[in-house]
Amino acid sequence: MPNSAKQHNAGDLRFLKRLNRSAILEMVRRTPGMTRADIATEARLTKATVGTGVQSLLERGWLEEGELKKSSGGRPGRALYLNDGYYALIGAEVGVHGLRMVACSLNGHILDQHHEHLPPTTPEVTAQHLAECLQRLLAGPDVAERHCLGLGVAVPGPIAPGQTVLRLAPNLGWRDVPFLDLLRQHLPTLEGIWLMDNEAKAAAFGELYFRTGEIPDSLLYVSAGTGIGSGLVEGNPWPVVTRGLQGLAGEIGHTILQPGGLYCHCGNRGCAETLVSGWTLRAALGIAEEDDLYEALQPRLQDDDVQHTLKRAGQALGTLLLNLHHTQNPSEIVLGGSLTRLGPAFLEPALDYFDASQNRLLGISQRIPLRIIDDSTFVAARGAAAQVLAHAIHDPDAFGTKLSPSAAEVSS
Amino acid sequence: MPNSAKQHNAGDLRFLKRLNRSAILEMVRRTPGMTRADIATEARLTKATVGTGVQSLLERGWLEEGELKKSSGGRPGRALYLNDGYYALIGAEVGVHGLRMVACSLNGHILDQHHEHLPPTTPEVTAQHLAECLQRLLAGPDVAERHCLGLGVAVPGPIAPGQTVLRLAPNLGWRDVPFLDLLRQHLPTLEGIWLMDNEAKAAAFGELYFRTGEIPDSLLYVSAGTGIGSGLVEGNPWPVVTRGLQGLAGEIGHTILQPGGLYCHCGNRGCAETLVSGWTLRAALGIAEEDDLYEALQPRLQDDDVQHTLKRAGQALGTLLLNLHHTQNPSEIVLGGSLTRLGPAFLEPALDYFDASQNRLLGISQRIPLRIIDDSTFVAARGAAAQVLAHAIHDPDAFGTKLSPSAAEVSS
DNA sequence: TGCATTTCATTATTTCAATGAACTAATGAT
DNA sequence: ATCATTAGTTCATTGAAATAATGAAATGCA
Repeated sequence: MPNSAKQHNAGDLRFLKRLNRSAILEMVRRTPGMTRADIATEARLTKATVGTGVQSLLERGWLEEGELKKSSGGRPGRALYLNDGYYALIGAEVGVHGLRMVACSLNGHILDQHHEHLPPTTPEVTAQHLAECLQRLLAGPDVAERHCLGLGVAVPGPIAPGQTVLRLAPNLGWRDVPFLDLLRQHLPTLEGIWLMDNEAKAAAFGELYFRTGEIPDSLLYVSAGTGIGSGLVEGNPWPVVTRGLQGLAGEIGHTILQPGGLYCHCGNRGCAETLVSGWTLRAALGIAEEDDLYEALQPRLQDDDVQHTLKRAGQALGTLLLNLHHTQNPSEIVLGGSLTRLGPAFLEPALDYFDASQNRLLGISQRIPLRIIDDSTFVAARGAAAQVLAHAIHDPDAFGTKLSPSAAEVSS
Repeated sequence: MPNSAKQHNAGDLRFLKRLNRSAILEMVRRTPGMTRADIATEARLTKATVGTGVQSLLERGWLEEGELKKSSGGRPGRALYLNDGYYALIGAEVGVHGLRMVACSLNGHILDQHHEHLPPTTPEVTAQHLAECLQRLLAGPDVAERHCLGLGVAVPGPIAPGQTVLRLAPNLGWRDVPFLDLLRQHLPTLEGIWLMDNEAKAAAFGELYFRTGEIPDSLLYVSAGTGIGSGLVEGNPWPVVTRGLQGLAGEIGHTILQPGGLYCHCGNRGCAETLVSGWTLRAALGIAEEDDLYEALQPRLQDDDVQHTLKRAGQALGTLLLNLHHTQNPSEIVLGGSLTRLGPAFLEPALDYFDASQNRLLGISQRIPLRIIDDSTFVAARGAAAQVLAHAIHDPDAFGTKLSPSAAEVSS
C-alpha cells in the first residue's frame, strides 16, 4: 500500500515528487477542466512545477488536454481532464446469489459488466468460476485495448486491515479463506494492483470516490441485503475506509437494538439483523432461500401482515441509521442492497423515523443527505474498482504506463 | 491546523523538511532512547539527514541527549529523549461540576493541577473564572520557567470540525457558545496554540497519545458521567480524532438501545442515556443534583433496589460497548467518567456482557483491551494538552523556541 | 597491548525537485 | 494597433536529502 502510514512518515525528494504528481492528478480528477494555472493556485505550487508534472501525466496517459477556457483579458488556459479512454479498472463482487464484475474507466464509467448466477459453493470453485468470467471481461471489445491497472474484489464478510484473508462469510459458509490468493492462481495473467475488501466498504468507497461534483468529507454506505453491513469512508483529499482492529467496523447488523431480543445466528440476542435483514424477512414471511425475495413478495405486498412486517423492519433500519448518525455522523448516507427494492412499505418507515429523529439533539434543521440506490447490483464491484484507482493514483509514474508514440498520437 | 489536509495536498522542500523533522521528533517521542542510527533505519532517511534534523531539535529544546547505548561491537549510539524539562502544555476542562486544569510536560507528566468547583453558570462568568485560575497555574513554580506551547480546552458538548463554537452543552445549559474566543479575551497574555474540543474526544486523544510503550492504532474513550459520550482516535503515526460532519460522532448517549423506550431530554425515545447515565441514575435513585452521586450512594450500595438499578445500567453500558465494537472496532477501549467510581455492582455487568458477546461473531478468543480509569478527574484536561502537543509537533521549527545560550547550557 | 572490525556520527560533495525570474503566447480592452 | 493581463515555458538558482568519505568510539581477538 502506498499509503501505509509508517512508510510515509518521512520522505525524500522522490517522495515529494510523487506527492505532487498525485496531488495534481487527484485535483484534475475531482475538478475536471482545471487549467495548469488553476492547479498552481490551488496546490500552492509554482506554474513551473505544475507544468512539468502535467507534462508527465499527459505522457503516461493519465490526463488529456481539452478545450481552451474562456479568458477574461489574458491568455486562455488549456482545460485538463482525466484521460478516460486509456486505462481500465476491474472490479468484482462475490455475493450470495452470484458473481458480479465490471470494467470501469478512470471516471468510473462502466465499460462492461457481467452478472453470473452461482449459488454458494466452495472458495475454490468460486475462484475458478470468477477467473473464467474475468478472462472474458478482459478480452471484451471496450476493455482489451486498454491498459488494466488492476483488480479489486468485494466479499460479503470482514477482512482485517492489511490482510487478504476473508475472516468469515456467514452467508457463503466460508471462514478464513485467502480468496485473493486463490483467485490469483487462476488468473496469473492479470497484472497490476490486486485488492480485496468487504462489500459494504468497497461500495462506500466507490460511491464517494466516483462522485461527480463536490466530494463529501465522509460517506456511509449501508448495505441491506441478506445481512446488514456498512462502510465508512473518511478523509479529504485522500479518502480512507475505516476498518477497525479486526475488520469488524461496520458490522452493524450485529449491534444490539433490542437487548434480550431474539437470538441471532451470531449467538447474541437482539442484533439488528434479527429485526431487519434478508434472512429475518424470509423467515418471518416464509420465503425460501432459492426464491427471489422481491419477486416472492410482489403479489403479497398489500397483505396486512406483510405491510406490518415490512414496517417493523423499516423502523428498525431507521433506528440503525440514527445510531450511526450519533456514532459516526457521516456527511452523507447511501442506502443500498437488495432490500431497497422492497419499496415504500419498507423504506418510508425507515426514512420517516430517521428524518424525525436526526435533529432533535442539536435542535437544528440541517438534513444529512441520504440517497437510496434502487439497483445496487454492481455498486460493490464498481467500488472495488475505485479502490484500485485510489491505490494507483498515489504513484502515477510507477503504475502508469508510458504512452507508446502511436498511442500518444491518438490521444493528442 | 497544520494537518488540514487540503494544504498538505502538495508540498515544497520546506514542507519536506518539516515532515521529516516532525517524523524524527515523533519517533523519539514514541520510542525514547532511540539513537540517530535507529531513526535513520526506521525512517528510511540517511544518517546525514537525521543528524542535522536531530541537531536542530536539540537546539530548540525538543530533544535531549542521554546515555551511550550498549554496543555489540562498534561505536555505541547516543540515546535521544524528549526534553521533558523545557516546554509546558496547558489543558483545561469545563465540566458540569467545575473547572479542571493541568500543566503537562511533553511526556504528559502532570506538573501542576487544579480543580475548581463551580456550578453551571454563564459562559462569560465561566471564562473569566477559568482565566483567573489558569493565570495562577501559569505562574506556578514548575510551570513559569517553561516555554508554554499553548492551551487546549475540553468542553461537554459537540463541536463541529474546524470550528471553535460549542454547539450545545445540555448539562451546562449552553448553546452556540464561542467559548475559546471568550476565554482569550480574559487571557490575552497566553500565546501559542489555542484549541477546543469535546471532552470525550480530548480524553481519547490524551489516552492514546501519552501512552507509554506501543501506541495502538485506534482507541475509543467512553466517558460515562452525567451524560454518555465517546471519542475515537485513529491513525498511525499521526492519530486523528473522528468528529463527523456536525461534531456528533461519539454522541453515543443518544443512540437508541430500546426502541419505544423512555423519553430522553433530547426528545427521542430509548436513548442509551435513559438506561445508563448520571442523570438517569440520579432520577432512578432519588439523588439530588447538588449531592455527589458516589457519596450519596455509598451507604445504600447493598440495598437490593440499588444493586438492581446499577446492574441494569451496567448491562446497558455493556450493550453500548458491544455496539461500538461492531461499529468502530477500536484497538482498545478506555472507560472513564464519574460513573466508574460506582464500582463492581455497576461495572461487572457491563464487562461481563461485553466479554461474553464480543467474540461470538468471529468465533475467536482475542479480547479487546479494556481499561477502566478509576479517577478520571484530569483525563480530559490532560487530553486537551496532548492535542496541543500533537499540533505543535507538526512544525517543530515554527512552534519551538530557539534555546538561549544560558538555557542550552542548563540542558546539556 | 595492538589492531582489525564494527557501528555511530559528522563532513564535504553530488543529486534532484521546486522555486523564481525572465520569457513567449494568446486573449480582451482601449 | 497598442497595451494590460493572464497562461504556460525555459533556465539558472536554491535548498534538502542522498552519497561517499572520514573520523570517533566501542568490541574482540591475537
